[in-house]
Amino acid sequence: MTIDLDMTSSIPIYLQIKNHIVISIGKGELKAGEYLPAVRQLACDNGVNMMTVSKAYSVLRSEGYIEIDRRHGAKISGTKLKNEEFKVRLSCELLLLIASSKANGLDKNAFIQMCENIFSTMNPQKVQGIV
Amino acid sequence: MTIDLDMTSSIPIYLQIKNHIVISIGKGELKAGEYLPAVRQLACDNGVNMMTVSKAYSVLRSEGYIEIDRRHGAKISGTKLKNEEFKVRLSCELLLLIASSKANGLDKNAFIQMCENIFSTMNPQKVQGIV
DNA sequence: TTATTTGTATTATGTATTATAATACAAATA
DNA sequence: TATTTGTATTATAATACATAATACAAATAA
Repeated sequence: MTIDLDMTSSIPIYLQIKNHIVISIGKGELKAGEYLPAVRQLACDNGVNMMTVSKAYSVLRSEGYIEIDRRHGAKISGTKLKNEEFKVRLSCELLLLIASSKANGLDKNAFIQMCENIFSTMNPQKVQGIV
Repeated sequence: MTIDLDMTSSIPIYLQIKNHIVISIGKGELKAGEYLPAVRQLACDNGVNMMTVSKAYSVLRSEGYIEIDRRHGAKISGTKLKNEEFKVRLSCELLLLIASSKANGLDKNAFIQMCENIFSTMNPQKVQGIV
């Protein structure tokens, strides 16, 4: 698995790795029960230190996206929590995004349209034709 | 102006200040043409260093939220750019939020509902009764 | 013309975060 | 027993953040 890491970004590398994995889960490219590459492998593939990858896995585990399977490695979680803590954090982040959108002249319809466009790229029914 | 700064947050203080101001603009609490407090004043009011506040103002200016008026200080921008750069960044942030929402079991309708709820708290028609 | 107010620059210090490096540990399978 | 996996530990280095102090420069007010 290679991740398009931006070494000049203000986002730390371990968070870029975490975000990439979360986006892959959201898109369905990584499914419940699937294993992630070993931290040594992902580190080697992407030219970063294994401790950096390990830190990404640690955050993913603490937030419930992955489970650590001793000997086999990190596995995508099946259980979806809908936990209240996540919704609180989501709410805060959405508040800031929506406020900055309004300040930048985007109205509600434009914002909602952007969201719907993104959801549609994550539609699990990607096969052409019959669902 | 006092800002509820969280000194233990992983979000740097200067970004918390910036975010607070962006949210106030989005909510209509700060309007185009209005002046922000002087950096010395805001620093003093909030128990932080003026260079920290200055850094927040610098980011706000570079992103187009405020203009620096020599002698009078920082003023909320009137011109809304709808700039393409902002939409690109918004898109990236929404992608991550939507992906993590899906991974956490929130469906599109729940997500859109959260957005609409937040927009409704920013409805400029806040006066009771007739709009 | 001087005083004042404003944001910004500069230099410096200290702390925290991030990333790396190397080595080793412990669990669990092959 | 060997191997694979994530994690722990110690250490180093670079960067980011926040503060502190002083001063500058622009632009108004007096």
